[in-house]
Order: sequence, then C-alpha cells, then structure tokens
Amino acid sequence: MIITENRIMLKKERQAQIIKQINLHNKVLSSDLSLELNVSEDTIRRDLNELSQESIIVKVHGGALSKSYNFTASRADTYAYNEKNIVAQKTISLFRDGMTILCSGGTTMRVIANQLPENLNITFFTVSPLIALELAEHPNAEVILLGGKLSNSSKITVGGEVVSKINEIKADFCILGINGFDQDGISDSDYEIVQVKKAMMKASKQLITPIISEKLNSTLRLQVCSLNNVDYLITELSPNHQVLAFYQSKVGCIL
Amino acid sequence: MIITENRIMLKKERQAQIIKQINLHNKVLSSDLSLELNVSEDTIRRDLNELSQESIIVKVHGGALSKSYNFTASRADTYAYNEKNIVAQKTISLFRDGMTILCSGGTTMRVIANQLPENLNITFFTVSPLIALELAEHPNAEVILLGGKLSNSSKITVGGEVVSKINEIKADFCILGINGFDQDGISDSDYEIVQVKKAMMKASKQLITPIISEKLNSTLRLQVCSLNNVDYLITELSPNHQVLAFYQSKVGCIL
DNA sequence: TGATTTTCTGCCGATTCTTGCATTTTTTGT
DNA sequence: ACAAAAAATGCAAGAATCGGCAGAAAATCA
Repeated sequence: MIITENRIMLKKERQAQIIKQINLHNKVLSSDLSLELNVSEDTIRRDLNELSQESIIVKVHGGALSKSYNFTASRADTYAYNEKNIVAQKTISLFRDGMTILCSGGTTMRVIANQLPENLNITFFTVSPLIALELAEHPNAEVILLGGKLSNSSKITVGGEVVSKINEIKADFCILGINGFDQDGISDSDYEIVQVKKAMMKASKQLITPIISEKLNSTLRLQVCSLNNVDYLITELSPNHQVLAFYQSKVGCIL
Repeated sequence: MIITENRIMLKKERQAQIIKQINLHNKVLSSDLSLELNVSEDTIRRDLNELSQESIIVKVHGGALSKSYNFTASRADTYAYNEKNIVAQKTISLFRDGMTILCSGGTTMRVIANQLPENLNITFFTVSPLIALELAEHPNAEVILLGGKLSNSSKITVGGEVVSKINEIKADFCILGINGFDQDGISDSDYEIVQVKKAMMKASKQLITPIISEKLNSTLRLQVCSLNNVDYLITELSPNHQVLAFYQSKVGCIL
C-alpha cells in the first residue's frame, strides 16, 4: 500500500501537539506554536481558546499555561465562585482546633475544603469522595471517608451502611450542602440522600447550612428538616440584608 | 474474455485496511484513503463513521485518529499513558458481566476505570476515592467505596475499619496498583497500605497486577506478597518478551 | 433460476467547518 | 499616555460533511 506523505495536519492532531508542548514546558507562546505547526497565529489562538474552553489548559495573553500550575481545579469551574468563597470564609470562621465536623458534598463545601487554613487541627467525616480528596491536601486535617455505595448522580456515598456509621459519630458541626431551601426548611430530591443528611444532622450538635442567596427560596420534593433545626444560616449577604429578613427569627443565627 | 485487473474490495476488507493504517500512523486523512483504496471520499467517510460508531477509531474533521489519540484530562497528566493504556486494555479483557472486583488506587487503575466499556455490569469495591469517582461515570458499574481514614500520602482509605470491611467481601478479582515488584514479589513502602493490600488479596479469588514494565524489578521496604500469589501479571509488553522471562514460571499467567 | 429485497456506492446540492486575512479593540510595557 | 503586541470580530474561500437519491451489486427467498 502506498503511504502518502502527510503534510496536512488534522485539527485534533495539532491540538494534541499543543497540549504536549504545554505539558513539556508548562507554557507556550502563540507565536512559537504558529511557526512550529505552520499555521497562522489566529488558528493557534482559536485552538488555545478551545482547549481552555475544555479546561485542559489556561489561556493567557500571548499563549497558554499548563493548568495544574496556576489554577486550582475548583476555582476554574465553580459557578458563582466569588459568592461561594465569601460563604466559605464565613463558615471557616466558626472552625476551632480539635473540632469534629461532619460534612456532605456540593461545590460550596468544596470551596470550604479548598480554602481551609493549613494550621487548623480538625477531624472531618464526610460522605463525599471529592471533598475527602480536597481535605486530604491539608496535612493537619484528619479525614475519615464514610464508605458505602456511591450514588451515581450525587457522587456521595449512600445506603444503610453509611447511615449506621454516621449514627456512631458525635460531631460538633454538621455542614450540609443545600439543594433546596425555603420557608419550610431544607429539602432535596433524592430519597437516599435525604436519609444520609438526616442522619448527619442527628449526629451533630449544630447544623450549619452554607448557601448562596441565589439558591434561597427553592423547593424540592423531599423534606430534610425544618428551619428551626438550622443553627447557622450562612450566605454571601450581610446578615441584615432584606432577603434574609424572613429567616431572622426562624433559624438560630445568620452569618 | 477480458479479465479485469482491478479486484473488487469488500467493505470489511476495506475497513480492515483503514484500521491497519490507523494503527500504523495513528491518523488517516479521508482524501488519502480515497486515493489508496480507489473509492470515493463519501465511502471512506461512511466507513470511518461506522468504525467510530463501534468506537474502534475516533472520527475527526478530515479523517480519523487512533483511539488512544483521543484523550481527555486523564491522559494529559498521566505519565507513560500509552503503556498504561495497553495494560488497561489487557486488564479489561478479563472482565465479565456480573463480576465483583476489588481494587486499590494508582494511575494505571485510573486508566482502567476511565477506559472501562459502558456495557459491563460489574460491582467494584475500592479504597480509592479517585477511582470510585472515575468508576461512577459508568452507569452500569456499581461502586462501593470502602470507608475509613484517608491516607494523606496515598489518597486511599486505610486502617482497621477498612481491613475488617474488606474481610467481609468475596471478590472475583483483586487488582492492585503496584509500587514495588521484583523477584521476591510485591512490595510497598507504607505499613498501613500493606495491611490493606494484604486484606484485599485474601478477599479475592484471583490477584491481578497491572504494571508498566518500567516498574518491574523495583524493590520497596515492606513485602506485600510473593510472586506465586500473582495470578495475572499484566504489562504493556508481549508475554514472551525477554524482560518477562524470569517471571514466566513464577506467576500464574502473563498477559 | 429468477424475482424481490437489502445493502453498498457514487453523485449532487445545501450546509457546516476550518482557516487566513483585514480591521477594530484590548492589553501590555515603558 | 503612547506605541507595539495580542486578541476579538467579521468575512470569504476552500474543504469536509450531511442528507437524499438512484443505480449497481449482493443477498434472500420462493
């Protein structure tokens, strides 16, 4: 069979080359790539944009950088990161050395895990593998992952085994990632998850609900608990913001 | 009678040629194939579409790429991805519907989890949150995460609780991520991890050790098991490669 | 065997993708 | 603040793709 000379480069092939270069050098210049791959800088720029869209690389003025070096994964693809970061900082301000904290999953919880100060000595119990991995980056945090069947949809462990394990714990705080929150309390859409969250609440002295204000007043099918179970409602808003007015008398404390 | 010289090529035959080309060059252009195989580009395109439907190749604008060319985030930061991918494919070829598989962590295991075919119905038990998350992308895989204290260094759960939980399992395969492998067997550097791996072995009918050849003949401080415990030694090399000669008689089977 | 159905293949027009160029806007460094 | 570099935007040519169609080839069946 005749092997034709491949002077034409496929787009994906070119992008693979770019990734290779970036992994090799941690950075690339559009102008270099243009010369090396024999295409215009416009094309390179478009490639870099696509790759950065897929969050494979980080595009900067003049070229691109390897992702791992500049960005924490969590920041890059977290919706409403700024709001969640404020919520996270407020939540972290409640943490003290020696505490035991029981936490679920969710992006807000992930930001908390990511932003946790190095020096805090805290024992975390969690049902979320993702949160566990994030927390494990902190040498002073002890992380215990509660095992069980991993829910495909929510990526947290669920089932009787998890619940009975939670019942053995006595934690200072329970931090719940919230999907539904309204005048009737906390709600969720998955039966298994509700069981786990209820158990987590019962196993903890105080319940903290970090939530961005955008998610307030949303209702889901299944009830987790009522407002008077909530000890700390934490949003990115100032505690006396009018959006929170209704909740003032209903929950333990607004931060 | 005139005997025409141009012998007719069957569809399957043509597609086999295409696959051959892709395996050889990692890429093909529709235009090249059209010339080489004397059919219209439309036919080539249809062939490429079919092959890509069967996920044998990856179709892109202008031609097609070998499957290993198509990589996502997981490939970008995996050392020796190509070798590990071969190991992964060989390992996956042992999997059957209905099996129960117990697995540890490691990048090779991660490639396996990533490359797992959609249609396999397998129950996985794992001590690695990362592997659990990767496996959870497969709707037909049931994933049970074994809970316990998360080891900061290795990012797998360890401790007495994990070990006793593993003892309750009876799995078909145990797949161990290998750090040390030499004439004396499998070794590792962390006491806690060794305990977990030993328990995993005992809980399974057969032990599979996927490992890139580069890691062969490396020794660590703590012994996990001897070579005769290994049922399948899987590397990226051909089973009769001379590097593996020593192991031929020592392990159950080399793939 | 002969008729019918199914599959395969090439062609055509409409559409989308890709790329380079020209122009305008933004960013950067001094 | 200004000049130079880089990026965004719009556009056009060419390439590749898609969908339908029709003839040819192969398979099926009575």
